[in-house]
Order: sequence, then structure tokens, then C-alpha cells
Amino acid sequence: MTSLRERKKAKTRAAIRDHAMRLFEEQGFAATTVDQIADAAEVSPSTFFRYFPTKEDVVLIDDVDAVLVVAIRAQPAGVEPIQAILLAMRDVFADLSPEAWEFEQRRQRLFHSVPELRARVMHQMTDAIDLLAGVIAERAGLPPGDFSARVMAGAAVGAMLSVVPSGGLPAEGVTPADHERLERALTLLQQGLPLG
Amino acid sequence: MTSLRERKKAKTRAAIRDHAMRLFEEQGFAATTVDQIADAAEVSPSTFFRYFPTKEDVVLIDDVDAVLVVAIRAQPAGVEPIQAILLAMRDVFADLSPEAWEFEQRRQRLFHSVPELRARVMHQMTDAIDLLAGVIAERAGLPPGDFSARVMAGAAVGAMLSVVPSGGLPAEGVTPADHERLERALTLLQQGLPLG
DNA sequence: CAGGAAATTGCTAGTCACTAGCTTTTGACA
DNA sequence: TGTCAAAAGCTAGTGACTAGCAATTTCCTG
Repeated sequence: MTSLRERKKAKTRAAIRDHAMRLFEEQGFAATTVDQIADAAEVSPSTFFRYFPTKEDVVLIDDVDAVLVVAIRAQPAGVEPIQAILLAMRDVFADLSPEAWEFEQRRQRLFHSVPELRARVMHQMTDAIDLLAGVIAERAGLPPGDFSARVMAGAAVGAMLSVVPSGGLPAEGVTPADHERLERALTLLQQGLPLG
Repeated sequence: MTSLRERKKAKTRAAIRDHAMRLFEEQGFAATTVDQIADAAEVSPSTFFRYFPTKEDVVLIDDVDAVLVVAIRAQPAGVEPIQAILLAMRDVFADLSPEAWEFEQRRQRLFHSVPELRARVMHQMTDAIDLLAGVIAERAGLPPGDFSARVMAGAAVGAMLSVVPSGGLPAEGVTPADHERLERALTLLQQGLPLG
């Protein structure tokens, strides 16, 4: 079913992304030019921009939030909202292949060190809150856009964010150590944020 | 005490910012070039960059989080953390002069409509969490860096963020309507996030 | 007030991300 | 094999931002 064209396109996309990641890791994000990446991937600079709208986008993925939403919807109806998020995250992480896991870690490392990328990831947080708010309201039988569901979604995302000290949306790639902290954070939130 | 030099500098800075804001509002952020701003403010483009490192920074302020931290520290010792945040915000808003308030609203409107700016504001959220976590731990007599304090800080910031549907850190400028929602959000958080 | 140090500004020339429009190549399919 | 459309390359820009140098302005001291 996959035509030659599609296969080639996928290969080009992968080549660009791989060389970009490698160069970012070797020389840093800012010091790597799009031309260098294009050269390494043996495409023209214009082709680079046809595949990725900006240099940053090479390391960003699109539909991660959506995956989480699906996983939350898949939880049994009786489960409480925060608990459902927690279980859903476990499912998502359990489904990660070793390669995917390793790739996530590399990306996470990049996010960690490059401010511009961190900013972009944060930006997706608003969307994450929107999505989560929708799912929470849905599960609780509340109208979409319900304020209390929104606040809970915000608190959940914020709690998740606090786990990775220097930023990075957990749903988008976390190290194993972070994963455990993530669980603890959501558990705390579930218990009404006890201190100490 | 203010030398001629300092006064001139302040005036130049204000001129650049005012003209930039005006042009952004009139023509949009992307459509406004630094050269235009420089022309309008009657300085050279290089001078623009001496005052503001990037075009975005013209609309961004620096120490807003610090103000909030001070206000939280000023709350009486017995008050619970979230409550302290709530009271502190009231104090901060009460202290705003009418002009400052109006300026904040203009900025808020810009953040609302310009994705790049939103991203930058979000970026400051991590710092906000760090600061808040410190203050919360301090007030609760916990060691700095305490995990539960961090999670609470994250949840608080997230809850505040959820108030403004399309982003924008509340502490940095909110419309009056937002202010009321902000209070409600923190109250909900305080009550352990009841739904409905 | 003179006159030099220090700060501030402007200018020049550049790099790099990104866009628009056009031509050339290459895979698809009759 | 010939034709059509997708994809890649090329050219020429724009605009944010930097580095370094020269001119100007404010400040300070004698």
C-alpha cells in the first residue's frame, strides 16, 4: 500500500529529524543552522522547511495530548478524574516501545537545555488544559466548559509540570525517574495537596 | 538624584515601548518591524536592541513574580498556603494604579492574540512555580525544595492559568472579569477541587 | 570653564531563519 | 512510453538580531 513516494517521504523526514537531533546534541541548538541539517540530510534548505515549518518543530511532536485524552477516555467510568489521569499515564507509558522510550529521553534532554524549545512545549500546556478540562467534565457528567473541571485540569497540568523542575510537559517525554515523581504528584493532588 | 542620563534613558525606553505597543495594536505584532518602531520612537534600530533584547521583550515585564512573592511573605503566619496566595493577589491588585491597571489590560490583550508572546509568558511559569514552591515551603516550615510544596505550587499556578482560557499568567495582568474567576479558582483549589 | 573619561548612540556589514515564486526532476498511471 | 502531478531545487528576497567601530553626549575633575 505504501507507494514509493510515501516511503521516500517518510525516509526523508526521518533523515532530517535524525541528523538534526544529532547535530543539536553535538553542537547545540543555536549553533546548528538549517543549512547544516539540510546538508547532512542531503536535501535542499527549502525542502527542510517543507517538512518542518520551523527549526524548533524538528524536535516537537504533534498529537501527544490526543493520545493521553484517548487513554483517559478508556478508563472505566467509576474512576475519579485525577485517578483516571494517573491510570491513563501508566497505560501510555506502558505502551512505549524501547526505541520510542529512548527517543523520548533524547528529546527530553534537549528540552531541558534549550530555552526556546522549553517555551514551545509550555505553549502546548494551554491546549493540554483545554483537552483535559473537556475529558474531566465529560467523565463527571458536567457541561463542557464547566469551570470547576477547568480548574482541576489546570491544577493537574500544573502539578505534572512541577515534577520536571526545569520545564517540559510530562506527557511528552519523561525520564524514568520523572515518571515516579509524576505518580507521586498526582497522588498528592488526589489527596487534596497535603504538605510535608 | 536622577541624573540627566538616567532620565533620558527612561524616556527613551518609555518612548520605544509606547510606540511599539501602539503599532502592535494598530497593525499586529508580526506586521510591525523593529525598524518601524525605531523610526516612530526616533532612535536607531541598534538602539532598540540595546533597550530590549528581542522584539517580544518590549511587552514583557521582568519582576512581576517577585512582587507576588513579597506579598505572600507579608501575609500573617497562620494563614494557609493557598489562602495566603489568594490574599496576596488581592493586595497586589489593590496596589495597582489606574494607569498600571490599564496598561496591564493592553498587554493582556496582546498576549491573548499573539501566540509567540503567549509562549514567552508560559515560559515564565516555571520560574513562578519555583518561587511559589519556595515560599510555600518556607511558610509551612518545610525544607526548601520539598516535593509536596512544589506540587502545591504547580497546582496553584496551573489553576491560575486555567482561568484565562487562552493563556497568560494571571499575576502578570488580568482583566477585572478574570480577577473574579481567579479568586474562584483558588478557592476551589483550597477546597480540594470539588467538581460541579 | 576646559577637557578627558565614560556612557550612549548610530552606522556598516554581516548571519541566519524563513517566505514566495519559479523551474526541474521524479514517481504514478494509463 | 508519454503525460500529469507531486516533490525537490533554485533565486531572490525580508526581517530579526549581532559585532565592531566611529561619533556624540553627559559627567566629572581640575
